[in-house]
Formats: sequence, structure tokens, C-alpha cells
Amino acid sequence: MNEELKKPFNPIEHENLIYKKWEESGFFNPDVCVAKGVTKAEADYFSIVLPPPNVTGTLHTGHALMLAIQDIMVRYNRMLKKRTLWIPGTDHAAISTESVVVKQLSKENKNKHELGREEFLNKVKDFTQKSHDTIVVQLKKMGASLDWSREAFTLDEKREEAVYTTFEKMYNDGLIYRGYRIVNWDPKGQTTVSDDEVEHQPKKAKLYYFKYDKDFPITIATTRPETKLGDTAVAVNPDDSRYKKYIGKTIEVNFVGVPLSIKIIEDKEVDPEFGTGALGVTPSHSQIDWQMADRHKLEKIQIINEYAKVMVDHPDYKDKKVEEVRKIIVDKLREQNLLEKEEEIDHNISVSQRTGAVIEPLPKLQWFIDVNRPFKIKGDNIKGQAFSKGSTTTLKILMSEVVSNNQIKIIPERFKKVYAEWLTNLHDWCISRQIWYGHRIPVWYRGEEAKISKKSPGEDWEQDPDTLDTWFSSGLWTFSTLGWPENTDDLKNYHPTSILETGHDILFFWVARMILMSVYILGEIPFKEVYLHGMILDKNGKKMSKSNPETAVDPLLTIEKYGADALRMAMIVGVGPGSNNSLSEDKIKAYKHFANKIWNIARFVLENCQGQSFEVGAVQGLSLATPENNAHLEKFDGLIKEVTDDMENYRFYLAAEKLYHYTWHTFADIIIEESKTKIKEGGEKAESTKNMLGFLLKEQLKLLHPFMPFITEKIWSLLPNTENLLMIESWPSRK
RNA sequence: GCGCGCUUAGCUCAGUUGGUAGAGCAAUUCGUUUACACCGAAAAGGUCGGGGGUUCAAAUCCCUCAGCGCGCACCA
Repeated sequence: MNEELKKPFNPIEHENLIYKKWEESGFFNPDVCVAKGVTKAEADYFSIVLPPPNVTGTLHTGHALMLAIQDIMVRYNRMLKKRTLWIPGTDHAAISTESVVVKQLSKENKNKHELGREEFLNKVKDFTQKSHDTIVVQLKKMGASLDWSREAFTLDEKREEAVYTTFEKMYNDGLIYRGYRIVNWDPKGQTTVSDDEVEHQPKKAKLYYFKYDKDFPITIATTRPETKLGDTAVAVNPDDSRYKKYIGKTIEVNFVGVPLSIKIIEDKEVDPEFGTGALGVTPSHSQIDWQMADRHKLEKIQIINEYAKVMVDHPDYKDKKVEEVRKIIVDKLREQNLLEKEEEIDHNISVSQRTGAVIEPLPKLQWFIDVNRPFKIKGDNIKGQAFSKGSTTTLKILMSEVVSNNQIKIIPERFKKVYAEWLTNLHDWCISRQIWYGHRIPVWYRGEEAKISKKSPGEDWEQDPDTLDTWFSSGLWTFSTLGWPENTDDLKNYHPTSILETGHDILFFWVARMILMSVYILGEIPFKEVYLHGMILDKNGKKMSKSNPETAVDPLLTIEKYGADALRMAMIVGVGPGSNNSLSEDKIKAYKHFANKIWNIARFVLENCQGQSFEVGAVQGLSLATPENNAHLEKFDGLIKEVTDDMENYRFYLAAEKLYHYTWHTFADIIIEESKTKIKEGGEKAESTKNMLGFLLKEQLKLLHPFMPFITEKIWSLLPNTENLLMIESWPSRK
């Protein structure tokens, strides 16, 4: 017997070597599998993209979960002999990455403007290269069977080509436009952010009731008195009889020393129940007020700047922060006896998800994707009568339909509703960011002229300084990684991808954007199914993440201690799609014990079954098969059926648990225990039993391989008649 | 305000189409002449959040209430 088997199983001794063996075999690449006859050229395909981790740091345990699930899918499908492709890559994560590097600079008392755009970007490049290299090591340690020959980066040259081509097409179709309107401004990050990057936090606030001046007839209520410096109207509901007589009038007021011209208007958006039922309209600093101003042709005065400071030319306010001005104004109103009431209310403040800064709504000239503008569909691959090639639709309708009609199936299904709800609230997507790291907007200006171009159209042209939202490039991921805009074989062979596996927290950010881009650019869905996993929680139920150092766990430390196989099993067993997972060290330890159990099973079988072929099927044809052994084989057949069924329906958590129980409590505790006496007795019964043990071990390794690839591959290599790697064996089929 | 999820053994959670409950860890008892103490055997532990309904039968389906968590919207 092999000397290695005599020691207890020690994962770190084997895992790196095994991964190297897999890589060298080339079988992670489906082209190699076809060339070497492992898969048939005309076989079905299974393709999946790795959600590209951000190059802002290293992987955490949450990533380990997604890798475990995806690798299980990939290895299972590879064993079904499909042409199986799993594409690796990383995401430049524009804002996150830039803010990490900016923070590092500030520790050295520097800022990016001192460095200049080019040097700053070089710094970012150094940083991201290091992150990337760490991430690649981590991916390999987890056992991820990714096709490294196809590795991509959202900001590399090929993806740049895809981004440019997309931008140009959308611009020419009128789906990308430049517009002046209220955006979510992050004063800390000094950039706009999209609606989805804004979080709402509950907070107690004061609602102030007052009049602009003593002669003004109507009391208004607001939580932000400082913005009233930019008011141009007071709006009331058309059905509100209290204010009827004032409608249409324009009243000149002196609001805390600042002259304003206030028009009284009626608008059905005003809630007569809230405050006094009269709303001070601030067109430049509120989304709703901006729209009202458009409807009523009101003047729009910007009074707050990008640094959240007041711009009004008055010595008491100019260049002071909004909070400070608020206090000053409230004090003045009180002195002038204009403040009628202060009411404590619960409300939500908008905060930038990335920087934590309070969002300041500001009017700005930005680039948007129009989700409601009609355009013609390119392809013929989207189901539904309204969607044949050349018909007219909008991005919003398309995004909605492909999910509601189940062309794209979401698992678990409840997220279908969440997705639909998001779509009903979807506005045009602001895609320009005032940061340096990312895809630069390919538009050049000369005076009033604008041109789309990759390179400068001439000497006096200047490129738009802004970059694109990081999700613009990741939205292209399913096809930009397959070679688009070139019409490659990969694109023909592997798109739409079979499934997308990711966390439910990026359903809107990423999944929705990929659907948008793919249906628009290719006229086909990006993936047939979406499997959403939950969040990893620590044992106190807190979300594990980089931003929470108390709970962040480097998966490499866990792997070193318990092995990747144990970590994978601990993440999978008992965790259904979409549900959160409290991962405890005890659970991981339990599966390390399981790995050791398998190891010892292999030792027992190899010691006792020398001379046996271990050949699949050898038992079935054996005349000396005993009724008891046949019963065991029949039971195993049932296991294959159940596990296969679970795999097909994405019930990995059940499949893994069943395999665990079978191996430990049926194979080891019953079959092996029984075999001891039979083998001692010798004769035909003993031979039959030995034959069965070898057969069952080999088949179990196959079933366990997607879940615990390392140890199963290692043991496989120690068995007789195993010239091929286990990773390219066929998944057991039921007789 | 709208929507979603969760509530099962001390802890963390499974329970796939309804057939009166399972795992890991912890705790109890016993066992070590070698596959494995990272082990084996045995026993213990639950009115499946409360209430109501459908059914021959409900942890599972329906209604309702409560607690916890999440998403979205509003936010003058």
C-alpha cells in the first residue's frame, strides 16, 4: 500500500500539488478537453462567468462561498462531459479602488491632484496588480477550476474595446445622452453616484415651521431651512382650499437678509397632510422640486456647491457648510419671531454607500442611459412576440420581460418580485463619475462641438474628464469576456452563459445591468438562470466583510488549518439558495474530520482489497455477488439517483449532506464494519465483498469530487486503474 | 407606507411534491488486540413562535397575531 496513506490526511501537503496537476493537464480549458477526446466537439456546453472580484483588496469568506458553489456546478457539468467553461477575471471597481488609493495617499499627506492624473493612475495600477496577484492565489487555493487562458480584467485592452463600442452604439441610438439635471452628489468622494449607490439611514430630524418674512401669507415646513435660500416658489395641492386665493401670485420676500421672488403655484405632487400643506420649492436641490420647476417654468437657483457649502452672496452664509448655515438661519428666524413650531420627526437621510457622506442633490451636466427611449432590437433570440428582430422596444421593457416570462429564471424565485419592483422605480442611469480611475468617457469637445472617439480628433479637442460607472463595463462581462465586439467562436459557443451565480446583494447593480447590456447589444439574454446565494455571517450573526475587521476572515488561514475541502463542505451543507449562512469554526472542523474519515476509508479498502480491479461494473457481472451485497449496491443506486436529482435542481446543500451521511454512516459504519467478518471468513463471500468495497469507493469519490475535489483526486490517484484524472471522469449514472 | 424572509433540540441550522421531526457542535453513559479517538456504540434532549382553519393526516397548505431581519419607496 502507498506510504502516504499511512499518515493522517493533511490537506496542505496535497492541495497545491493537486491544483498544479489539474492546471498542467489543461482540462480547465474546454478546447483542450475536446482536443484530447475527453469531451465531444458537439457536446452540449456549460458556461459561467466568475463574478470578477474587486481589485481593492483580497478575498474574504463571502467569496469562498461563491467559489464553492460555482466550482461544484462546473465540476459536475464537466463530469457530465459537457464542454465546460468557467471564465476568471477581476473588476477594476472604479470608485472603491480609487478611494482606497486616495486614503493611502492621505496617510502620506498627499492628494491625487498633487500627483496629477497620470502619476495617480500609475499608483493605482501598482496597487491593483498586487491585489490581483493575491486574488489569483486565493482562487487557486479554493480549488476553483477556472480556465486561466481566458482570464479577463474589466479595464484591460479588450474590455476597453467592448466599452467603447457599446458607448458608441448607445450614443448613436440616442440611448446615451448628456443632460443637466439633479444628481446624487457625494461631497466626500467628489463625484456623482447612481441611485443604487445611495443608502437610506433612519434619523431623527427637526421639521421647522416658518414664514419667509413677516409679510408672507403662508407658513411652510422644512427640515432643511438653508436650502430655502434657493426657493423660487411655494407649491400647494390643487385640492387644498386653504391656499386657493394666493395661487398665481408672485411675492417678493426678504428671507433672513436675502431677497427672493416666490411664486405661489399648485401641483398635485404636494401632500396636503404633510407639514402645513405648503411646500417651499427649491428647484436646484431637490429632485421633485426640479420637476415641478420644469412644469411651472420656474427659475432654478443653485445655492449649494460641490463641497456642500452655501454659495449665496451674503457675508453670513457664503462658503459656510450647510449645517452651519442651517443653525444661523434658524436662530435668525427665531429672533424675527418667524419660527412658529419645531417638530421632531423620523426621516431618512441619503448616504453614499461608498464614503458614508450625506448625499447633496445638485444640478449637474452628466451622462445618462435612457431606459425609456424606444430602439430597435438587434437579434432574434429573445422570446415573445413583441421582441422579434427589428421591432421597437425600450431597455426597461426588455429588462422586465425577459425575467417575467422566465427566459431568465431566478433562483430562489422570490427575487423575481424584488427585481420587478426595482424596475418599476428605475430612472435613467447616471453613468459618468468625476474620478480618474476607470474607463474614460470617449467624448471629445471643441467649443460647442462634441465627438465620440477613442483617440483625440485633433489638436484643439479636449476629452471629457469623467470616467464611466464601474458597472458599465461589468454589465458587458458575459460577452466581453468571450471576445465581443469580435464575432468569436467563443461567443457563438458559450453565449448565453448557462447560469450566473452571485450574491443577492448585487442583483440590481450587476445582474440587472448585464441583462440590460446583453439584450441591447446582442439581442439575447446574458444567462439562462441566476442562482443567488446569501451572505456569510459570523457566529454572532454579523455580516462578514472587509469593512468589518472584527468579522473578516481570510479564507487562506482557514484553508491552511482545515483544508479547502473542509471549508467548501462547511459552506455548502445546509445552506439553501438566498439564505444567509452563519459559519462557525466548529462546522469547518467537522468537515475536516470527514475528510480524514474518507482518507481512512480509502486506507482500509486499499489494504483489504489488494488484487481487486476496482473496475466500475465489475460487481454487477459477478456471479458470486451475494444478496446482501446486491442490496447495498441497490441502495447506492438510489443515492446516485437522489444526488443527481439534487444537483440538477441546484440543491447542493442536500446533495452534500446526503453524500456525507452515506459515506460516513452507511459505507463506513455499516458496509465496512460488516465486511470485516466476511473478509476474515474468506472464500467467495469475501471476494464478492472486496469487489464491492472497491467499486463503491471509486464511485463515491466521483460523487464527492465536485464538493471535495482535492482529497478525492488524491485518493483517486492511489487506486488501481486510474490513469486519468478524476476531474474528467464521468458522473456515475444509475443502472 | 409597500414587499420579502426568518421563528424547529442548549447553540448554528436542514427538513425537496403534506404521511406525526433530523445534522453538526455541546452535554451523558459505555467501549481502544490497529482503517480512523479527527473513532465506535448507546441513551438523552423538541407542545416545530402564539391562535384559528383546510385535511383521514400539517413543521410543511390557508388566515391571523407577535418578535427579529432585509429590500424598496417616501422623506417639504
